[in-house]
Amino acid sequence: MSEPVPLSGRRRVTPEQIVDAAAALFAREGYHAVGTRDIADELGIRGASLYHHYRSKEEILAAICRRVTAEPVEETLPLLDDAGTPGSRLAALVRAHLHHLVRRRVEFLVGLQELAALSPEHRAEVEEHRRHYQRRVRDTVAAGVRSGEFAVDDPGLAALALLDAVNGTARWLRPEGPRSPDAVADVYVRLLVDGLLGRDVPDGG
Amino acid sequence: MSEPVPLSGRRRVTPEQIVDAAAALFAREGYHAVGTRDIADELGIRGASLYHHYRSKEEILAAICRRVTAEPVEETLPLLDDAGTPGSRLAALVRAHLHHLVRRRVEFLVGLQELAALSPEHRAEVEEHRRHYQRRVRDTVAAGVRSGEFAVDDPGLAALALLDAVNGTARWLRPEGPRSPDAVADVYVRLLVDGLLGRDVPDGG
DNA sequence: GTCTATATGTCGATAGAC
DNA sequence: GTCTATCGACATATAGAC
Repeated sequence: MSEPVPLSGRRRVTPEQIVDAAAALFAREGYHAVGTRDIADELGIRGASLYHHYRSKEEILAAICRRVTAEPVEETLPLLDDAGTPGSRLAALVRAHLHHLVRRRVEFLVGLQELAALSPEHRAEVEEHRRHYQRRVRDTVAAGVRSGEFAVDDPGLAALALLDAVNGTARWLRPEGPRSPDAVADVYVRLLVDGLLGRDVPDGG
Repeated sequence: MSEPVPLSGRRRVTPEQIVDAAAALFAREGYHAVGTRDIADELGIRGASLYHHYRSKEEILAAICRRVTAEPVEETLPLLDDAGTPGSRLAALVRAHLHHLVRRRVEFLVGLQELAALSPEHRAEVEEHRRHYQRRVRDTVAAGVRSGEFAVDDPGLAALALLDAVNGTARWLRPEGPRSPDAVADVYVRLLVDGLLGRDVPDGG
């Protein structure tokens, strides 16, 4: 993701390069289908050299997942505390979430699909971040219901619909593709955030 | 899924039982994390006996995927040809899709997550069905735009949002859970189908 | 910090008896 | 149609030289 991945030859690698290379492979082939030798090959080193930087293959996976659990909670979630209505704050979250998702696309795919491969400790950590994120979205929807901006019966279900749709973009949204993250965000906000609005409330849709 | 899975002792198994057992294991642990011996253990037979019914582990995976690619195309998609507006037909599709998804929940998860583990031939088959399904949904949205029922700029993107949200339910929607498939369908139709409506059109929302 | 060499285990799949 | 026995390949991880 960050630097051009080395193709061959003996090199000196950083932990970040290992995570970059492993994430791309795990996303494409699946964690268990990728061997430590595959990761090393991608970096132009021997398999044994990986163990100077990480104690196990699973630790590499955990490092990948951390990029898409800790980061969004720390960087994106604060947008829900900004000024504005619940609707405008959710719109800002969707936009930022999609930008982060595109930047960390392969890590996002790995984080969504390889939960089962994590150790119980690492899995618990990831799930805790995920639950936290989802709870904050749900609470923002609920706040909009209390203020009269939204009209929904089940804020938790609305949050699930929003997050599943947004996270689903990881499988097809690419920076070089025909749709920009902002264009996708506009449509998704209209459908999944504006769709929560009480229909009798003044609305520019 | 169908019969109570045998727990131990030597038994005689059917191909369907193998697919049921394998799907549950693949969904929980991932295809490559599950050995043929694990599947056999679950059925109370020896690993070698599986090869009387399937030529390889990958053939079992392909049989799982067939349940969630061929079946929806043949059973759910015809609802888009019924009478009614594009909106009412999409609503019927969402409802039927969610019922099928709950019935084949573990197979659905496997089909979504283990595409990369399929042989090129089997993967092409699955992707063809998937593209077909998505194209039909997109075309129905486009038909609603032409008739004036819907107001969206990018029917393909609307179809992606709808399908990603609906398919995302496979990760948390369970028959014994607090939310029924119909209850979820109602909310998702309101958000993702009614949300496509031109806001000036007479509408009971 | 990367290397060679290897320990140790498990994998998918097959052969052939019953 | 399931069994026992086993093959050859490959997995993660370690030891110790450089």
